[in-house]
Amino acid sequence: MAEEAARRVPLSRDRVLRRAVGLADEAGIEAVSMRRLAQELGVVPMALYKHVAGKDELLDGMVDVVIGEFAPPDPGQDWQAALRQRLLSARAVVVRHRWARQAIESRRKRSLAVLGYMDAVAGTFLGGGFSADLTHHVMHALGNRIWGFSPELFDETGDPGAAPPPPEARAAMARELGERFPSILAIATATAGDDLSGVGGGCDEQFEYEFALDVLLDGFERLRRDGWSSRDRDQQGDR
Amino acid sequence: MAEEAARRVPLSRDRVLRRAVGLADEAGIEAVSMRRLAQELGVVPMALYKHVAGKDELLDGMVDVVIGEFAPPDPGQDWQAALRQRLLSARAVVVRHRWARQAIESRRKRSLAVLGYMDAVAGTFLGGGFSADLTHHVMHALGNRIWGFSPELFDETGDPGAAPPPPEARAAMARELGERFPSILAIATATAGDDLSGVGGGCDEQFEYEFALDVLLDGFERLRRDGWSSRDRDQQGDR
DNA sequence: GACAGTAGGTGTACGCTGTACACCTGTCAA
DNA sequence: TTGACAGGTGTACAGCGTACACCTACTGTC
Repeated sequence: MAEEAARRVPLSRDRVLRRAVGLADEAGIEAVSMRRLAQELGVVPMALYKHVAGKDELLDGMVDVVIGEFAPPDPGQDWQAALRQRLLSARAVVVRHRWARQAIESRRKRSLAVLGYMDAVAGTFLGGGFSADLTHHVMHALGNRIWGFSPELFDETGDPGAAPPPPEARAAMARELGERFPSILAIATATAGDDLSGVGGGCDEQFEYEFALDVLLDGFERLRRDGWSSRDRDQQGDR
Repeated sequence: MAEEAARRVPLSRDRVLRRAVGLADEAGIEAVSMRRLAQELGVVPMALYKHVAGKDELLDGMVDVVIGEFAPPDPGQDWQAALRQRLLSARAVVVRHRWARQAIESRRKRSLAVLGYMDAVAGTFLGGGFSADLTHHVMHALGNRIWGFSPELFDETGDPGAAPPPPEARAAMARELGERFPSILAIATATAGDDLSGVGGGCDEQFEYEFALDVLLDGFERLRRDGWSSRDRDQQGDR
C-alpha cells in the first residue's frame, strides 16, 4: 500500500535537501519552513533534525545544491573567456532557482562547496597571469556577481501575479514621478524608448549583468597588463 | 513623577524610528522586533502600530533615516569626483549603522527618500555628460555600491566577541585549507603578507570598496568618452 | 459647561516560526 | 535472544507579527 511504499523511501540528507530546493523553486524561499518541508516529505517536523542540524544548515545545504549545478568552463580559453563562461553558467543556475540570490546573501559561513567554487574562480585569475594580490581585489570587486547575480537596483520584483496598471495610468504616474525625480524619469524613458507608458516595465537583467561584468573584466585586464600592485596604492593619489 | 514625565513625551513616528535605529545600532537588526522596540519605548507592542503600519514599514522608515544622513557632494567638481565623494559619504554612514546593509538589501519597495537619492546619483551622471541610456546601465553596474557597501565576499563578520584562535592553530588551519583550496590559500597569504598565521584576519573593506569603485568609474568614463550606446550592443559581438 | 469625535495607548488572542527533550520502534550485530 | 542504535514521533516552549476590541484623555463645537 501507499503508506508502506512511502516508508520504503527513507529520509536522507540528500532527499531533504532536494525537496527543500524543489519547494523553494515552486513556492519561494519563504515557504521553506521546517514544518512545511516535513509535511511535503510526509514526516513530522522533528524528523528533519536527524538529517540536518537546523534551519541554518538546511539553507547551507540548499546553497550547496545550487553551487553543484554550476558548470565549469571549457578548457583552453583565455582567462577572460573562461571566467565569462563560468559566471554566465552560474547566472543561468540562479535564474532557474530564483530564491538562491537571497539564500546565498543570507549565509555567513562558507561551506566547502562554496570554498571550492571560489577556489576555482581564483584559480582562473591566477592561471591568467594575475598576481595573488590583484586576484584578491578583483574578486572583491566582482562581489556577488561571482554567484551569477547583480544587486537589484530598481524594483523589478513586484508581485508577478498582480495585474499591471493600464498604460494611461502608467503615463500619469510617470509624469508625476518626473516632477519630483527628473533624472530617474529621464533614464526610465530612455530605457522604455521614450514611451512614458512603458516606464515601469523593468530592466533586462541579463543585459545589465553582462554589461557590468564586461566593464569589470575589461578593467581587470587593464590592471593586469599594467602590473598593478596594491603597494602602488599610495602613489595613486586620491584622484 | 517619572511616569508622568514619560507620559509627557508621547510616541511619534519620528521617536519610534529613532529608537529603532538606536536599538539596531546597539543590539543588531535582529534585536529590532516590535515587542522589544515597544519595551524600549515603555509601551505595549500594539501601540507602535498607531505610528508605523507594521514591521515592514518600520524597516522602510529606518532605511530612510539612514539615507537622510548621506551628505551631498561639494559643488563644482567633475562628475567622477562628485560621485566618489557622495558614495564615500554614504559608505561612512552605513559603516556607522552596520545593520543598514542588510536592511537596505531586504527592502522591495523604493521609498521617496530612496528615489530622491537615486535621482541625485542619476543626476550626477547626466550632468557629467552621460546619456540617459548609459546612466541607466552604469547605475545597475554600481549596484549596491550606490548605498556605500560592497557585497561581503569573504566571511569577515564572524562573531566579533569570539576570541581569535592562536596563531599556530591558524597556521595549521591555513595549511589544511591550502591542500584543498590552493588558490584561496595563495590570495589569503598574499593579503596577510606571506604569514600563514594571519590568513583569517579579514580584509580591508574600505580599500576593497574604493578599489572596485575606481575600476567601475574609470570604465564608465571610458564608455562615456567613446559615446557608448546600448544600440551598439549587437555590434560588440559576444567577446 | 456639555457633549461628541477622535487620536493614541492597552489587553487578549491567534497562527506561525525554530527547536529542545523524552519517547518509541524497527533493524542489525554479537 | 539480546542489546545497541539509527531514525521517526509527540509534546512543549518561547518568540514572532499583528488583528480586533476596548478604554481614556484631549479637543473643537454648540
